[in-house]
Amino acid sequence: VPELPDVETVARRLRRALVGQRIRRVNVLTPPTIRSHAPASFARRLRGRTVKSVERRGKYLLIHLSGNLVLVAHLRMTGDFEVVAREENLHPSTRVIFAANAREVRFVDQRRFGHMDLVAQKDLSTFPGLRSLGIEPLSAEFTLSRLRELLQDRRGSVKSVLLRQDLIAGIGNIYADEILWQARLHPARAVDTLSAPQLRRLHRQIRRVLARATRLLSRYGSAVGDLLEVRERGGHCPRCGRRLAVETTAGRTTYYCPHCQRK
DNA sequence: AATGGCCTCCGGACGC
DNA sequence: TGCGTCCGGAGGCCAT
Repeated sequence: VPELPDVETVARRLRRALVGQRIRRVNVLTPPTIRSHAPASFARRLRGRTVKSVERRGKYLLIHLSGNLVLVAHLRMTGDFEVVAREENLHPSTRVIFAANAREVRFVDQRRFGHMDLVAQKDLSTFPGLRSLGIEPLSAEFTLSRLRELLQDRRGSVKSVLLRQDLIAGIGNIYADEILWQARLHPARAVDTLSAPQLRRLHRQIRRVLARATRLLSRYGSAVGDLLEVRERGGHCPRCGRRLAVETTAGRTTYYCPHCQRK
């Protein structure tokens, strides 16, 4: 499930492959993937444009094009952009193809939750989804005091806060569990009751877990081991060896260690 | 106002 | 083998 580290990895892949390239042809195989346009007008508006830059904002990918146009994409559950040679066989879940020279960028998405829109540069700041995104957790602005301000007077569990894209952008269910395990915080812990050391641990682990996963994924691809301690170790706590608890918190399946993460 | 719960999209995994 | 159920990112809706 693509979260900040995965989306950042895709952004880097697209940046390498696309910046400076001209889009020669666009082929929409699954029309509902494009929400803003009919397939033909989407293809027509993209054709001939040059990719100026690629950035990530939360879990969104922003592909800036010549003519002050931006392709805004969200991978949701199973989306991915692959960069392949033109003659490479088509993956059965390919939804959109962007052809540039000898290579193609293909949007592949088994469950079809992913989507993309073509947005004018001037409308980016009001675009639904982007408009309300919170702070980038790996930016220099995300300091301990900023986190403290963010959580000030806020009710709800620490997990529900981590999942809120309008507070901190880019954390999903899997990394939320990992951050809380690393920070030794119970997922259902009320966020306004965190002590100063707990808040410091939370801040530190948000940055550490996301940065480390981004580095490993970008360097070694999705086959990396040792990326997540809680979700990939057979249901036992890597710290104390006890059986992990599986509960629903903030409407999401949550793994945690009842011994190391006490309320 | 802010929070939480539930529904929707889709298809793979899993249980009976 | 086949069928029902669950899950999830985010927006929308409704209840509290």
